[in-house]
Amino acid sequence: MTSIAEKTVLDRADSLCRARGVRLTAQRRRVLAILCASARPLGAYEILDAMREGSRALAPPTVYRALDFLLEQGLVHKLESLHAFVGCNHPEHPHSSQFLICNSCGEVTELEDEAIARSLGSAASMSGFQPQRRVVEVIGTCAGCAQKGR
Amino acid sequence: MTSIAEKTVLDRADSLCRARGVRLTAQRRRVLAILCASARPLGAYEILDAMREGSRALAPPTVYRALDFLLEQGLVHKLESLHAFVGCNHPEHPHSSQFLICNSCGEVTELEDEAIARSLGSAASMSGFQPQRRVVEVIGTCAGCAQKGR
DNA sequence: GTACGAGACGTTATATTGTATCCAACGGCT
DNA sequence: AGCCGTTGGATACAATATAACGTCTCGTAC
Repeated sequence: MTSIAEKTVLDRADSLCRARGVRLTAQRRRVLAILCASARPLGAYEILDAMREGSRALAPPTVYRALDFLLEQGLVHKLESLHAFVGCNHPEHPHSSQFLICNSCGEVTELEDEAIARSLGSAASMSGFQPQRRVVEVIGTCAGCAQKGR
Repeated sequence: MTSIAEKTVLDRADSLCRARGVRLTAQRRRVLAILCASARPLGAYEILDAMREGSRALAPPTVYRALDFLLEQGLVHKLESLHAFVGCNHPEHPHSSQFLICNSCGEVTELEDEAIARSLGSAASMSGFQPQRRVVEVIGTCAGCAQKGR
């Protein structure tokens, strides 16, 4: 199932990479497509399984290398608390997002909240700390699941 | 080396657990002591190695079970981005802390910043999300290492 | 004091996640 | 064509975490 939204994400990834002078190869594009097509975050080995379908066998390093590239380019994010990966909603500008992770239905929402970013930044600078990477994940119950009483 | 500070942490853990009607057994106390004695976060297998010294061999589940208990009681925290654990500075009240992790010297600072907690909370409630656990880790360069030009 | 039950622990095996290494294939360049 | 840097294939392995099951221990009730 290739939705229109997914297609534009891939197209945008193409132009982004061209503009940056890096190569979105077939393998990398494939990993990104799999992540974008999934409603949920996927583990590296789930991606591996998805890539194996209909094609020859692949090994873990293939997926991890593609993921490393996509992470560097900001095209995907890693959810540390899940050991899983998601496609990014808005890869054009560098950003540090936050994630709401429902442990009932598995849904993940990517936020880009200025207030959180600011409070994190000022807490860091008060300590003289220079941030490079931010991991902000809130695990809990999403609105839908809360209503259903789960 | 058993510092005074470490001793009071263990003593406070004892009384906390007694007050809560849960058992801080010898194994659990040992894991907590090892974590508190360490200047850095420790992986589960590092704790396991430390516990093996001078005593009989232990298996991973022993350590993971002790860690699960200590996490539940808020006596230790898990650093998801490092797959490692640290003793908590102030276990008396339930809290969601934030961590500054220096990737040069490995030092970890636990913060309890109200502004961050508030901004996270309001972002979650705007989405109708009910938080249960918060993972906030900022990876970067600490003040000391930044000065040394690392 | 003894029997019971829940929780804690020991032990083995295994699942899951992630890397090191080395070599082959490809692509752009001169 | 020949060179060289990047990408990918393949094997092996390291690191992190859990399942399953039996045994022991401790508090409690009788």
